[in-house]
Amino acid sequence: MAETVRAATTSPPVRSTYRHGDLRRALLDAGIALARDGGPDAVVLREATRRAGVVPNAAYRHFASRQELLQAVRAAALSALATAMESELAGLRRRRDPAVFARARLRAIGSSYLRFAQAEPGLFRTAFWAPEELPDTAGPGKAGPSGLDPFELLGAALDGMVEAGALPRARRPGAEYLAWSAVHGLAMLVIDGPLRRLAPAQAREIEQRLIDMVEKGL
Amino acid sequence: MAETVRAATTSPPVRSTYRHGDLRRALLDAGIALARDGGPDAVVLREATRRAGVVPNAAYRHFASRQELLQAVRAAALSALATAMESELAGLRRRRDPAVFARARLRAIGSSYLRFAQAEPGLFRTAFWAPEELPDTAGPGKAGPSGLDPFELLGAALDGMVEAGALPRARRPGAEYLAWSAVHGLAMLVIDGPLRRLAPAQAREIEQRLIDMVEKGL
DNA sequence: TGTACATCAGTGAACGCGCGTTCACTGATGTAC
DNA sequence: TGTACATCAGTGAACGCGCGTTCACTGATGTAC
Repeated sequence: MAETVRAATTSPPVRSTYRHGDLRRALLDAGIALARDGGPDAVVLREATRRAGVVPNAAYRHFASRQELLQAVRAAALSALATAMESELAGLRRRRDPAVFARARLRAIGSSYLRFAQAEPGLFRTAFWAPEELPDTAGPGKAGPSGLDPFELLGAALDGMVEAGALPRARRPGAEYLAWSAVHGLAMLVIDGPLRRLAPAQAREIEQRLIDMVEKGL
Repeated sequence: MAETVRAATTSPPVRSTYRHGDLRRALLDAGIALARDGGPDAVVLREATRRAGVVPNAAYRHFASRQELLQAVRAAALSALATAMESELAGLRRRRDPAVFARARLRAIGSSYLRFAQAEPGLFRTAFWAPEELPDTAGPGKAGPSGLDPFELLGAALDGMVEAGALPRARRPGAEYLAWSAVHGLAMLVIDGPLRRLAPAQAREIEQRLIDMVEKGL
């Protein structure tokens, strides 16, 4: 009976078949879960295999190293962010004035980014954690449904502003770096900086003021 | 002879006296050096003792745990940043128009911050690394010569702008979060984000544009 | 000025831990005939 | 439809590593008399 209970409660190690089915996916999911609460350092190969109910070295059939698993998790985190951003954009209602709409789009980019950072700090930190050894080649899987990654989504919103006449064309080059800096910096402040313990409502207010600043200062 | 050479080259482990002299200081310095190239994770207690030429557990006479050493290193990093910022401020020449001067002060805050981040990325990351377990009480040693920490220096510059009439008083509250976000975000982009490989000159240009944006948007 | 003693900084040895990774294997699956 | 065989996903056992931390110690220093 104790056996049955244990089998019921410790879910992962139980497996009827010799083959796993989709171990790569299972390891990736476990890695994502680890990153979710613990950030990049928490993505531990052995723990991922444990959760997948498999012996440690089995991971090497699917990932060449821990580093490679971590990269895959990182791509998934970026993709999740892109998806969150796109779904916010999709919920935007069209406006008569294209400049107003373009600005709303930029605001949506910023606020969805910040919301994701607060809702998923572990994934967020994993997405933007940069291992110095590895090349920063844009890998697959970083993008959302539309095929754009978060940075590209921001770029597209800025392009939209230029087209709508809400941003002088001369100011467009490099503008994504300015906008990204502001929003990303606030995200850092909020997820593990001095604003960590801020009430959500106050966070929202600062968010809005920051986005105002960007809009006005750009 | 080989002995002599070895004694000459492997500097730290050689010590004539039984007592060390100032082991706490030596461990802290070693910790700072480790943080300097490698960030917070590189601050490893055993390595610090190795560099101090002392047996691993000797560290426990001066720090209760690795965590405590790391906190001390972090405070030192913050203090180094504050000092860098203050020395830039000190080099500022006075202007006739107090508003112009106040703005120059804010710009100096921003650019010294960014310069430090680029010159000492390891220390910078250590300074702003936040362990979730520990309380974020402002400890001693985080401040520069003037007694203000980096965040307080920014606050003081913003106060100066209000006094000089360069910033409406109504916009003052919370303004440090907006300014800090922008500058900190750019620092992250530059030290290990997409702008990592930017030439210094181009980095300077983006810096200036960012600070323009803050000034205008605030 | 000299001696006895308490203090406590650094030693020596060891611990348990969990990690990433390698090796030779076994047994389920899919394919060719 | 049935059998032989190659493939290769997951196993079992082990490795070396460096880490933080604990224990009982030793020997230099400073203080009290």
